[in-house]
Amino acid sequence: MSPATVSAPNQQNTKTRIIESARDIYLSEGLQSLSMRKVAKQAGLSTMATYRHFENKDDLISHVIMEGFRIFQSYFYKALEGKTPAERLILSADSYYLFATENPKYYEVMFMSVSHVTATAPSEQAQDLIRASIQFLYDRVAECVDAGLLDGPASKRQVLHLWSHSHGLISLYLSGHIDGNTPFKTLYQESMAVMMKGLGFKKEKLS
Amino acid sequence: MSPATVSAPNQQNTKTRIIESARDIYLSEGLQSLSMRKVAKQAGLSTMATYRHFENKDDLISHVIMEGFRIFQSYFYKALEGKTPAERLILSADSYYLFATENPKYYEVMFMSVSHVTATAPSEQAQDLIRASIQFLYDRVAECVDAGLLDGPASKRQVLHLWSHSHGLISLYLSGHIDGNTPFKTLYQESMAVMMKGLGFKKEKLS
Amino acid sequence: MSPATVSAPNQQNTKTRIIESARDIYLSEGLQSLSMRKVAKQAGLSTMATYRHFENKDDLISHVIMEGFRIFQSYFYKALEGKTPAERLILSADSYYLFATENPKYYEVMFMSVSHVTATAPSEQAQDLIRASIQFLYDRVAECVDAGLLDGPASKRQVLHLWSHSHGLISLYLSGHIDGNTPFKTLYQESMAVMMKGLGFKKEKLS
Amino acid sequence: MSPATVSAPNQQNTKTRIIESARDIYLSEGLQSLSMRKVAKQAGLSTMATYRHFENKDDLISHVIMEGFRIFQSYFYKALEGKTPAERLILSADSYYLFATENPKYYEVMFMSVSHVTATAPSEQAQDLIRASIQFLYDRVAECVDAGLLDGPASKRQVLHLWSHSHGLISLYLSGHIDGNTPFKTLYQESMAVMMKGLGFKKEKLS
DNA sequence: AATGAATGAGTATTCATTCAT
DNA sequence: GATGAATGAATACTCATTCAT
Repeated sequence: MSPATVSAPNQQNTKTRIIESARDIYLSEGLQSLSMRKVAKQAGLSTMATYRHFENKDDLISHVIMEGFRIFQSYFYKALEGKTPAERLILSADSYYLFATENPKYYEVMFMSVSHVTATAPSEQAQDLIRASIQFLYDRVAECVDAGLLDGPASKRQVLHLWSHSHGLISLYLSGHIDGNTPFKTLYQESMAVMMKGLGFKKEKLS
Repeated sequence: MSPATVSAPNQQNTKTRIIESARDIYLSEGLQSLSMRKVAKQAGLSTMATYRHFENKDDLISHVIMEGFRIFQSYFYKALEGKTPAERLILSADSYYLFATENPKYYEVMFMSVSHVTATAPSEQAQDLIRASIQFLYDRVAECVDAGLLDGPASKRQVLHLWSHSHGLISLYLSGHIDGNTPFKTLYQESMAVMMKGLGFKKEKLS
Repeated sequence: MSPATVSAPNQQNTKTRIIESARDIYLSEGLQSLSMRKVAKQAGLSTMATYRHFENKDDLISHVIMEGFRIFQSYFYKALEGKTPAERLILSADSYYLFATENPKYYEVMFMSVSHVTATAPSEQAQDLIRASIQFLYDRVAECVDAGLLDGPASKRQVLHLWSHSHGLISLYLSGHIDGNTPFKTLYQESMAVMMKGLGFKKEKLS
Repeated sequence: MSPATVSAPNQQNTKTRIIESARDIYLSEGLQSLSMRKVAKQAGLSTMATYRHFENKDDLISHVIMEGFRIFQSYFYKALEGKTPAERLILSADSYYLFATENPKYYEVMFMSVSHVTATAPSEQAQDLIRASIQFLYDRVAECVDAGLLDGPASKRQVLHLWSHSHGLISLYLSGHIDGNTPFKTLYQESMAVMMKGLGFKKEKLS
């Protein structure tokens, strides 16, 4: 609303528009068939205009992925609204599920890609964001241990047990390896409950 | 030089050679940079010769993947050498681990790929082979239930619990999301033990 | 005329046609603005057809340059028709002049380019051909020394004296540094005579 | 910080800075990879700022070349420090050699380029500077003739004999056609001596 | 005096595939 | 059973330059 805002016109707009176009293409057709041409076309720009805003394809893609992480985190932090440690832990698992199923393509690149498939080596930034998420889960586990709901002591390994299981379910689902007799949501929650039982979880009720 | 060699052309030979070339390229350079040209060149054939044997690129790739499944099964069936149901179940998990870590590229396409990465929707044949593997695991679970080592009744869902966890660990590992403080093998076995505890597994000893 | 010749149709034709197109463009517009597209277009082919016949741009260019050397040599060998050593030496200088002025663009890339201007590092093959030409001149000098027409002993250095002078005249001429009051041919022959006088040449008459 | 610095904008400064950036890039990477973008970047300006100071790329390049001529002349005029006509003539040849070997990139564009390499037809200004240099050499020759050291009468043609030979040696050297058994400096001086002998030069001693 | 946005033409090259032989 | 010729679409990216500000 300041004059400055007025005088700098659609610069930010354009950049955002490009990211959004890239994101859309990438979400609907996959990373593989995302090209600078397509992106520019969809954004209503010349191919080369995109190069004004992003150094190169990798740069653009990493912006798109960052967007994915931003969304991911917004799901996660909703889990903090739970009122007890147990609830927050379970909500975290649910949030993870929700993010994955509502943003399958994002999930795919963020967690299911293998380096040379992506061609884009996971950036430092992305790594940091993943670490942050692991820390987030660690906090959830730790407060459950403190509350006597999980066998202690809290460890990154416990996080890994949980994450792996969640990721295993989701990625098998997303790659079509789980047939649809039971709703996946039910399956997911039930399977996570089994996992948590293995971890000595005391609370019986699942969301 | 034998008449047989002369009269029976190397049709089958050639086809096999093409698959092997494709497999080698794919295993060493990844699916992304596997092209019909390269395959043909490596097989010592003209590019077009491959089209005599395979409808198109996807057809060729799916043959390569089938080869992966054959290898996969050979790992699995070794688990049958275990002497007790518990041992056979645990060996199955270990076999799965072994296949994945010794054939990461195969594991990747077979279980970690998403539709548009392959462009090849998983073929009927592949689906059948996966179903067979699930059945294999189901048998392992069922004999453990019969032996009173697992909470009954045996179900495909129990298989899924196990598979998901195994797959989750392995795929996070293969995509570089697990840092290497602990040897992955230890981690894997430990984590699988936690999972099996959740399933009510009675046998304490892990291979 | 053999059946074989008949059945292999315009394969060689096409390759030749591409080289000729490349040569023409390059002779008229220079190496700098020779592109695969232009070449293909001029040859009446799709851009990619050229890649069937040449590995890449450099490959094509080096074929063009080789063509230049072939022409160059045909000029040189005409000098062997001279009846005496002196005549053959002088005819060599004249041949060099003729090649350069009748094929200035070829001369340019063959002798006036600097590595990074060409981008195409002078190929082994080209180097060999230049060496052959130097040897040719050496033979001319040597037979004049034997005939007592030049101060001995014959040496590569004497060749260099001659070549440098010839090249200096020609390249200054081709790059427009010599204004046209006197016909260049006269100038060239006169200047070469001065050079040869410096080398102790006995024969007075120049072509 | 002085008032002058503040009030007089750095227009001239900026222009100079651009030329210097262009020169640096050109000297280190060659004419081919000199682009307006790179120049502007290196000068710490926006790409378009350069267009404020130079009509277009060719204009900028020709300014860079002018800089080369300025340097060239500074080498030449050092030859005037010689104490006798003969010495001054020989020093001129040496200066030419020195300029070329110490500033090969400059030598290249100034004397070895062919029209379409530069795209910039040698500017009027450049032509003038070359003419001045020829006159300079003419003066050297003339004073030698006056001193009875060279066959008279002095002529532009004699200058051309000398210049051509010098240029021939240098350009063959710079384009890599002279292999390095003998130090080029020795070769150059020796070869120039041969040339001057052809011109009837009386003085034996060479610098 | 300088900037940022955007353009359009151009670059080499890779690829899967069709067709005639 | 295999080959060679050719195609057309696609790819990322570079560059000089115009325009509005």
